[in-house]
Amino acid sequence: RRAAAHSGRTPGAGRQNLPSRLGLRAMMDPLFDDASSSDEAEAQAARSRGSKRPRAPKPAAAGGRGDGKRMRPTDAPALPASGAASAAGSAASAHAPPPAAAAAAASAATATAPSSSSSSSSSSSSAAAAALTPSASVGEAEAGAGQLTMKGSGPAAPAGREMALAKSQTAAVARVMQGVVAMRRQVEKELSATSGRAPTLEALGITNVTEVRERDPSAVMRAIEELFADAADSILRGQGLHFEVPNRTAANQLYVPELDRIVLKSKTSTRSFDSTAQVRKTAIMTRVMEMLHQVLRRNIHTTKRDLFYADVKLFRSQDESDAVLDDVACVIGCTRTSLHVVASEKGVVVGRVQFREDGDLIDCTRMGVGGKAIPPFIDKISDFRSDAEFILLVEKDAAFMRLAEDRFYNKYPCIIITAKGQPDVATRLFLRKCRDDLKLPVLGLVDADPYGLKILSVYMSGSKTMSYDSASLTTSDIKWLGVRPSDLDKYNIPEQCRLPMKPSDIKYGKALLEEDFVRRNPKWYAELEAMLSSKVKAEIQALSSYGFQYLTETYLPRKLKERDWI
DNA sequence: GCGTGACCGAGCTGACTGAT
DNA sequence: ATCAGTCAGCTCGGTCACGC
Repeated sequence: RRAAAHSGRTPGAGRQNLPSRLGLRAMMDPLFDDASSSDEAEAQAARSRGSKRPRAPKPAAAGGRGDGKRMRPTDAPALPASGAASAAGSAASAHAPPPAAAAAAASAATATAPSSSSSSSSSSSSAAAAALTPSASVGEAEAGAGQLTMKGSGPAAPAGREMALAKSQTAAVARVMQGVVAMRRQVEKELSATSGRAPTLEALGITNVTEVRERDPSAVMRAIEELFADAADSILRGQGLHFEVPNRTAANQLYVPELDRIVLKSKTSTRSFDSTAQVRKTAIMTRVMEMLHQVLRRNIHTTKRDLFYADVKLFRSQDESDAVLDDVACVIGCTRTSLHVVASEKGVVVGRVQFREDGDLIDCTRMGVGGKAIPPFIDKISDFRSDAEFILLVEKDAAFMRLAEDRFYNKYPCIIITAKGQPDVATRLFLRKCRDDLKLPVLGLVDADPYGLKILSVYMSGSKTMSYDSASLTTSDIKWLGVRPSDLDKYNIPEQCRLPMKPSDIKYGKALLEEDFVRRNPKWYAELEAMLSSKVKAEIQALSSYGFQYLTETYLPRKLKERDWI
């Protein structure tokens, strides 16, 4: 392991050496145990002491692999897939069959040397053959391989045959992943190229906008104190209590095509205590700021719900305190997280990623079928590590559970994220951080209805309500993998699974057609137009008409193999 | 008359609880 | 076991009263 570490490999080169990374490493260090954890902790401590990490070829630096987030044999704990590989014969986990690790390895090997894939595919396996036959679905090949793996894990299977079958399966998976790997490299290249040089509003000559940034608690407290001092001055001058609040209505939003996100313009309005229409809102704003000051002074965090319950009589409904909270963030010029107020956990992540949450190491391959709840304190998350090739963004929990239970990420190295519907702030921040740190492409799996597209737009371009923080909440260039209206015919979705669009759906879809983020992508526009003309929608679950595992065993592999994303 | 803000309703997702 | 209601996280649009 040390020899590999000192070989002077660039961080990116770790991928080319995946077989050894996921195979040999696994045999030597099958589980992510305390030993490897303490190894890592030691290395971390060394880094924090300022000493050069002994095993790393070079310290994490700008460019290349960013912070060295790619798992390498020398510094990354083995993923369960590889762990299962090492445990062949004993555990022989059905969830993480041995070939999974090699599959990932093969995907990299194939990408590195495409010619090698053709040679490896020559092995005579029904699974491989199925994968090679255009008429056979990838899922069939995978299913076949899966069965063979199960057989192979038994004592009767000859070792040679088992190896051949495993090899053929890895080749099949590698072929599926070929396009994704290419895209991942492209994304990595682009993100590295634009790192630190991304176009800014200033560079574009757009100055009349309201943008917020992370601020430390003392700065936020000072800002609140200044606001109160100004308010007191105003009262003493006889001008009454009032606040200048940025106008967050639709009329004050601006879509910036160069950045592909919505920003808040600089228009403000006066919220005055001597107006009958605004007196409550002004009182609520004052009270909320007082509470925020308390929270910040004690250096604790609170939830939106907690804040509401602190003065139910005044707020009446949580909507009122929630809205004011965003106003206060706007006025102060900080993110909502900087106010130390968070929403309850909503999003979930599972798959091939590890990170530290407030010092604790989280391994998302070991979170069962439910996944790891995305914590609201995104600022406490650090040290992303992954060997995934892409991030799969899923609209619904049902589809997420299917993917998690089938351990989709073991066969096709990926990170699966869902916000269970409309995304909350934490999930959006997590996705952005994950994408930026790991430099991975993001593929969206949403319903074939206008709301699915709208949810994608919130991830990509931001929402109007939170446009003041779109700089940190949006993730550009998400690809729409499915379910798309054109898929309904392509995959022969049965009639009973196609739902007629309601008048409200059609109205919503027509409004979406006018949205900038749809108009700038002709393929998305065409799909939405087709949906509106057919007046038919479908949910991800429609794919279950062919079986509950159709999604993971056929649909997604085929989509990936055919590079069918737009 | 126009713009703005408050309020309501509708949509997406899910979890949980109590009644049937 | 199922269903309805409530709650929680989001989104947006329409209507109406009010102020300029």
